Amino acid sequence: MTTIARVAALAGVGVGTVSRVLNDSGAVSPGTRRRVQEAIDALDYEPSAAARALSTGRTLAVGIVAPFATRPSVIERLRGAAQRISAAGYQLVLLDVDRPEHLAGAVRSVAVKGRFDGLLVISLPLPESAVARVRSARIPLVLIDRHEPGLAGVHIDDEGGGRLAAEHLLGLGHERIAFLGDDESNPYGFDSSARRRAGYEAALRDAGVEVRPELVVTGPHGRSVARALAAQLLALPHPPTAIFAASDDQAVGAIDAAKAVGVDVPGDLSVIGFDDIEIARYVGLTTVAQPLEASGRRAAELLLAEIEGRPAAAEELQCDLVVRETTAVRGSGMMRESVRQREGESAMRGSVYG
Amino acid sequence: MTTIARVAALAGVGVGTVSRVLNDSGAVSPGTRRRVQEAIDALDYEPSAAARALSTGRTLAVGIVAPFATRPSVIERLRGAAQRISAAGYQLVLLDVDRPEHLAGAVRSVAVKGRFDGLLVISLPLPESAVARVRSARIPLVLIDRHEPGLAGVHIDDEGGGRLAAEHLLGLGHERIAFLGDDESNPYGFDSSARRRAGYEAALRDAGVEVRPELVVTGPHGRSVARALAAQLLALPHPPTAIFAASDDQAVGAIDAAKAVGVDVPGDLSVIGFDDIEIARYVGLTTVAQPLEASGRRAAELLLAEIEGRPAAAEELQCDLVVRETTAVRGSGMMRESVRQREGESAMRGSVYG
DNA sequence: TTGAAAGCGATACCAG
DNA sequence: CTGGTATCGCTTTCAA
Repeated sequence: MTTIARVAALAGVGVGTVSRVLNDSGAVSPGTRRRVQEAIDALDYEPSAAARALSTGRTLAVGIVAPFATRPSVIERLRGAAQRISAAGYQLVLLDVDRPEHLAGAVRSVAVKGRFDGLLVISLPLPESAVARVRSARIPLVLIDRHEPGLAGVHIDDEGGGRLAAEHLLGLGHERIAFLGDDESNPYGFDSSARRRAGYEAALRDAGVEVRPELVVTGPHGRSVARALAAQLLALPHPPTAIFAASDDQAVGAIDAAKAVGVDVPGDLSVIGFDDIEIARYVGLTTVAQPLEASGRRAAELLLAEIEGRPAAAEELQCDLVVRETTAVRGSGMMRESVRQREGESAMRGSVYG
Repeated sequence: MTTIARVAALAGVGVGTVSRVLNDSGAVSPGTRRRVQEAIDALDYEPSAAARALSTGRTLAVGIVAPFATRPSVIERLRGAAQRISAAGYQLVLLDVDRPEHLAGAVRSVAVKGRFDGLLVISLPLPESAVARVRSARIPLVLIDRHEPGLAGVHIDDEGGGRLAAEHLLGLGHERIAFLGDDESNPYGFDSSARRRAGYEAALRDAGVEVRPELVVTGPHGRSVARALAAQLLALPHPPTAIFAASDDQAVGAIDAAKAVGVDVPGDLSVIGFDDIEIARYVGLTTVAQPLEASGRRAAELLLAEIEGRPAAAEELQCDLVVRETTAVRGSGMMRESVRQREGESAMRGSVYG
């Protein structure tokens, strides 16, 4: 192990001087600087990050906590954050979290010198105690996809987005509009699905369209569950002509289900998703797009600002309707007949799934 | 900041004792242990990772260097690695690297106490100097998707995989089989595309099928480039009846191109990819599957072993042909005419939702 | 079983 | 400008 002392010895100077050339602090005469630099190169010396962190109190690392396995959108956010964080010379430490409870531990580790200089939190709700702690201890922490009064972060108006989706469908003449989303029981405490649903219900009500309970189906997040849920909807005696899925993942599952029973999308069934993840662009899914990479980037900027002592606030990012090929005017399909014919079959499938 | 000294003071013991209960080392009388634990809880104490690292020489962190932005497969590998690494109580530090040159810096930081305990490297080639250093200094480092004699890692037989793909196509009766892959000029030094191509050429030759230069197209990696390349193939006076794309990303681009000109997949054109990324499963792409998440998991295990002093070796992981819906017997397409008529619909159902 | 003290490898202050 | 030294918070002997 080559240490600063060894470098100093080789260069024939004190450790302080080596430290000065390392950090470009203080003033060092050109000659000395050169000798030190040569010693550094000769020894292929690299300062110990741990020692540095202990001494300065800064780690040059930020943690990002997120439930990576849950949904693709998390990855896109991560990508944006990683880019900005690296560019600023910080390291990004991945903190994969299974349950919100684990989050508390992560928050504690920022509070402590020697772990991270700041924390990014994706989608997860902060326990109340952590919120208080962050606020009072002025811990650099930025929320992504979440709004907590008094804490810095970036989020979108999920309810407004849900409204956008429903209004698009209403505008196409649909009235039997189903909602397919998460149930309340997810272990992470995600609640964007519920807020999007609130927007959907509000839009329907505003348009004078009744919200039918049998057209609102929820379950654990995931494509296969969504497929089953959609199959159930399609097996209804009076199936919906449009489905608003609370995420693109679920929308894709709904499309799978439609395909399985020979229902044409968008001819006989319009499907709209939410998020605009990469696969949405690929399959031509109509969706409510929210900035994903950008949310990570912006959050990283806010965090960097906080670390440097400039307090940041909560920001709302814009989401937009992106119309692609899975929504259409109601009744534009040409396969009505064949669909009817297959109704028996589709009912069977529905019950198998359900 | 609450330190071990404060805890010790509150508990009325020496810091050594606190350290002992913290690490379950040495022997501490039950009563003392309880008092110390109470002090820890009361002060909400968390030991400083930096101080610990400096003192023990272990950071409990491993770095993972990868070109995250380049391709989706990297993310899947990362996921696998992250899981195992976290489970072992280590932290995963993301090192986004733009060019292989940057890699050298990362390697240096492992050599040094106080940065990482080990390093995972995805797909990138290690500079020769780094290889030597790793070997001689016995730095815990594991390669993913790369084979370097004498270094630990997991990789697949890309050439064998290419052969698998070509043989599948040959078996379906195709003879005009195109290859669509990366050109040699990528800044990362990736070369799996070239090896897959070698397998393709070998298979064709073994089958007595001529490798036609005009059917081999390459360009920078990416879906849109692939789309253009495929369009070029399809515009040939004598177009191919099958395309082997060196990655799923590129295969998807090829399918896009086919759809754009009304060529039915797999009726008129078979397309096979490589990797089996998530989107492949979704679009029903026939492909040569390689273990992605598993490669990350396995690599993490090897790294952990190396960190604990048990040297690991290079391992070859198996890849398999996964036949889905984008390859078919040559000439199985419906009559050109009807394909044209149903262009919009069949494109959606055939490739988008197929 | 426990306390005291010597590092670990940097930074930063204080003299000179 | 530069060298020496206290300091950061913890682990780990070494005695007691």
